[in-house]
Amino acid sequence: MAERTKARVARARPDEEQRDGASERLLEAAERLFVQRGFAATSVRAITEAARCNVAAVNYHFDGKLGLYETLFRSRLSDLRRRRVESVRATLDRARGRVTLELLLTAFANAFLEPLVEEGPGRHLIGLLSRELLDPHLPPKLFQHEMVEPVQRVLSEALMRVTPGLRREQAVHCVISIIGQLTQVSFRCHWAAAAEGCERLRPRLPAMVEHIARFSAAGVRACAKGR
Amino acid sequence: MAERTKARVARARPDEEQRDGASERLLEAAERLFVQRGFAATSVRAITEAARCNVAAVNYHFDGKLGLYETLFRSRLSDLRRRRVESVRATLDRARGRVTLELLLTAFANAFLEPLVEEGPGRHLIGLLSRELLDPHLPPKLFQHEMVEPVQRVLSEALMRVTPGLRREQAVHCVISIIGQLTQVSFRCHWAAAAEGCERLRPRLPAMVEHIARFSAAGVRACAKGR
DNA sequence: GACAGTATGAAACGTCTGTTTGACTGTGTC
DNA sequence: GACACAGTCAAACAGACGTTTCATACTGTC
Repeated sequence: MAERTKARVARARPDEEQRDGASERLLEAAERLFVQRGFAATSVRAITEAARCNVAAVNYHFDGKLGLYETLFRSRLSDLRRRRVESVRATLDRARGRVTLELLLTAFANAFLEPLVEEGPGRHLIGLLSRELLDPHLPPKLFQHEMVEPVQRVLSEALMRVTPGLRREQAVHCVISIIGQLTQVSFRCHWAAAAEGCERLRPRLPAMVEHIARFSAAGVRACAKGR
Repeated sequence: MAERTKARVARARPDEEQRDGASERLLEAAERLFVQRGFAATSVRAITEAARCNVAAVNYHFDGKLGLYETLFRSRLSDLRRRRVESVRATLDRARGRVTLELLLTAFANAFLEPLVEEGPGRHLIGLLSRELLDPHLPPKLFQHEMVEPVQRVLSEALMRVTPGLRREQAVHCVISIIGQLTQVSFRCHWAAAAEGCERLRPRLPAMVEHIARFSAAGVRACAKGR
């Protein structure tokens, strides 16, 4: 039964590209609802109602509620990872040898926050990620392998390249500090949006990015000088 | 019906202090299960089974599942706030005029992390707090008023007292940076504990506290010097 | 036209949920 | 003894849940 479904998902009608099919409508509706309410609190009936199709469609196209969730989650997760990793690589490449800590941190902070906070398909995705970490429905090491480790590796090595004297262990600690600050800001935007509409918070975002870059650059340098 | 229940909860048997009554067993079992699985994923039947009493007891003593949850949550929340606020006040009082940023931040970091990470009734409480923020079941501004604002006010004013030239807006940004780092560490301990037992992470905790104090002290000073 | 395969639909299935009911104890009061 | 009340219990309630079944269209192939 699983094979049957995989074949179905992989297949696409040759003639009309299957646009506006129930499958696409389900993905869109499910993303919106999963992000808003989480996996457990979103019922299959709510999704199919929003997608204007029958309850059975979820099992037909995605082999159940969990399959729909996994399809969405993996796609969004690799999007986010790519943006974060690329922001570091691009900054290192663009200004070879002339990269400052502030430049690197500003680029990473923007790449981290933009998809979570600005308009677009990843808006408020922070809620989905956090919920999945608190109540895992997918393989437990998926997030670790697909997001935490790659980003941590790339950013910590970039910090070491830009900061003379920074040891690997210190760099990893600094990455935790930086990610922690950015996650906190994402959360606060998420709460503010739920409470009163994110519009009031958005203008302050560039100021927060500047603060985090300044704060963290000083922190990283202090760690390197420490010993 | 609500009045009837309030009267019951407030009442205590004069003779034997009601120890080991169903009410206490329910609170203990519920805390353990709510922390582990969250509110929605914890069934009343699971709680009453763990507390070795009848399902109806939850409605009899606490006016329902939500009442039990609220009783627990408010109690733990004010515990945590008290510890955080007191750590700042105690440090300022103990070393009047001779308080360093590092001293203040180390004390706050320890007060923040200890109840969430060490053994005791608040262990892994970070999961309960995060879940409540993501999927609120209680008045939405409860967490804001009972935790965020008091801690933010006390810590930001302490930072300004200890750091000449730090403006109020900068201090608030620094508080967000500090809380963000500490929350991130709490989360990582929480995940590590779920994955493999927290024992492997505990020894590194003092090192993380030292890192956060050093990193953040430099960050705060950089913000003050910035303009 | 016959057939196979894809897609959609209404209805039902079995299970789990929080809550309620009514009966049954034990205790203290008059 | 009669009564009131707190506490506990098994049983049942009504509703929501994810999934399954079976019937029905549509589409391209022979």
